[in-house]
Amino acid sequence: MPDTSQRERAQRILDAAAELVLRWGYKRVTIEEVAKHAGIGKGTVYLHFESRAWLFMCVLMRESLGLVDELTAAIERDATAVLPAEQARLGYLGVQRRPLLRAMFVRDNELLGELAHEGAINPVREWKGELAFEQFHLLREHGLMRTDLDIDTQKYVVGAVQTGFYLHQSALGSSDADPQVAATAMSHTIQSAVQPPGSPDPEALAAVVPAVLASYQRVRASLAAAIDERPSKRPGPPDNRSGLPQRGFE
Amino acid sequence: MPDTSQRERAQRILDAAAELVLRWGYKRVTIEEVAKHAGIGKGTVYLHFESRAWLFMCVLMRESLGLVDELTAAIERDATAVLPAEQARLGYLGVQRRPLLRAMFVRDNELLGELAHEGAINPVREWKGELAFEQFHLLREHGLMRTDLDIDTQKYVVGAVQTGFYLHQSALGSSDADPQVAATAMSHTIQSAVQPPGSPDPEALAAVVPAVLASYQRVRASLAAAIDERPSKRPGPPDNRSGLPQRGFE
DNA sequence: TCGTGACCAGATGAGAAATCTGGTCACGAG
DNA sequence: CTCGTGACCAGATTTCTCATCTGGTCACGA
Repeated sequence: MPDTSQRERAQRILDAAAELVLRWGYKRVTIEEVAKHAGIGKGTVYLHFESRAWLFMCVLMRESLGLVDELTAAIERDATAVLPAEQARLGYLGVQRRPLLRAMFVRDNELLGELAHEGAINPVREWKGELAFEQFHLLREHGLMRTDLDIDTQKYVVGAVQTGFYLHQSALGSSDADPQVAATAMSHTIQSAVQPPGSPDPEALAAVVPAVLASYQRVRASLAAAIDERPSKRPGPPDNRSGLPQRGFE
Repeated sequence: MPDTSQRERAQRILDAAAELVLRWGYKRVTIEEVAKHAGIGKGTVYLHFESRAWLFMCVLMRESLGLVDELTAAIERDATAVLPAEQARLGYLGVQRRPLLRAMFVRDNELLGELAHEGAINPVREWKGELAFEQFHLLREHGLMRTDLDIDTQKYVVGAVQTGFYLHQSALGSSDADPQVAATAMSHTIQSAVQPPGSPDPEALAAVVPAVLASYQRVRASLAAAIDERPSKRPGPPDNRSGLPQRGFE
């Protein structure tokens, strides 16, 4: 378990990596440069992160973590935020506000290079998948999502719709680029596709909130743990503890 | 105005180009090879198509033309096919059945290379946009589409949802890859997002069908005209007749 | 114990030379 | 005269070579 000063150092490394990747793009950022910006030696980076690719994965995961916090805060503030349409809306806005996450969702090759592709973000995908399954199950049981479609199809629909709004670039009206409008349109689409008509029952909302928050906390914890887990030092092939993504890939 | 034997020759060229592009991918197919497969000389290809890029655009446009015919046939068979949800469903299935169109919608770099990118398919986009505008306007006037969203937002929603279902790859259940299921899910999504609840009024349907068919015929005609238009022979800089896409690009 | 930077192999990039190919056009057939 | 052709050319692309760079390691020193 890393002590505080080590965590701080890890954060500084992540800060440096995040800043540099935004400025120069994944391909051009060298570990040495990251180390220099963090004010440490190159080898030290590898005391915290198993590989270059994994380091930048962690940058992305840390950003995601901020988004998770935003979503949970919204739910705590207003229980209706647990509904898929609203989750999607908030998620969309949160992503648009975070250039690195935006690049990830848009598969921006310029900025993220190979990181944007297959394998890289699969872990996040998986987590999101499990999360959706749990939460949808819960929402359906409490009448907060429809049951005219089976749950897998609902996951597929919600996933595809989000993919669409993230990737679809086209003028909305003439001068679009207003995330609010796009987010609202997406929210409307998801709402009408999988949520029941009428206002949600406040009691049902209150009933699901704790479980939803708990599932988010679990993901949050997994992300945080993955980020500040230090590489298994010397001994041979590092064991793949937990369901965490392999450090390198390809 | 090309005579019959010339049209046949143009078709043979397009056949050859389509076959080769499917087998080798856009990047590797040379004009000379296309000519050889069509049993003609290289220069003759340029008697029909202004450039390499334009030739392959025409291949794509011819495929689209088949799809348009499929959609109009469906409408003639059953008027409910004019509804956006059903149009999208049929369109999706038609695209999946046509590898080249599929590659275009999926932006398959392997198969279509630079053709898959910007500019290339913009013409088709534009046409689709205008089409959508006309048809949505009509459908709204007859109560076959909702009016709780403005028409531009509806265009955006329908476009984004389609983009999403075309691009979202992810296991639906475990072994998906069943286009029917995906198409149905997409249709459901569009239906609930922009169509009114309940069964459509048969009279309203009958009323819009002719205009919709007419708009499709207009697009069909534009496509067909663009495909067998011959390049303006010698004289200087070729004028950009009609709103057709520039032959080359970038 | 923990941090470091010199070190290595393999990846990557720059540059020159050779090859390929889109597009043209003078010519010859009909 | 019209129409089809393939030799031809310039520029794009590929290949090959060599030099540099960089991810990752590890022996050493604090």
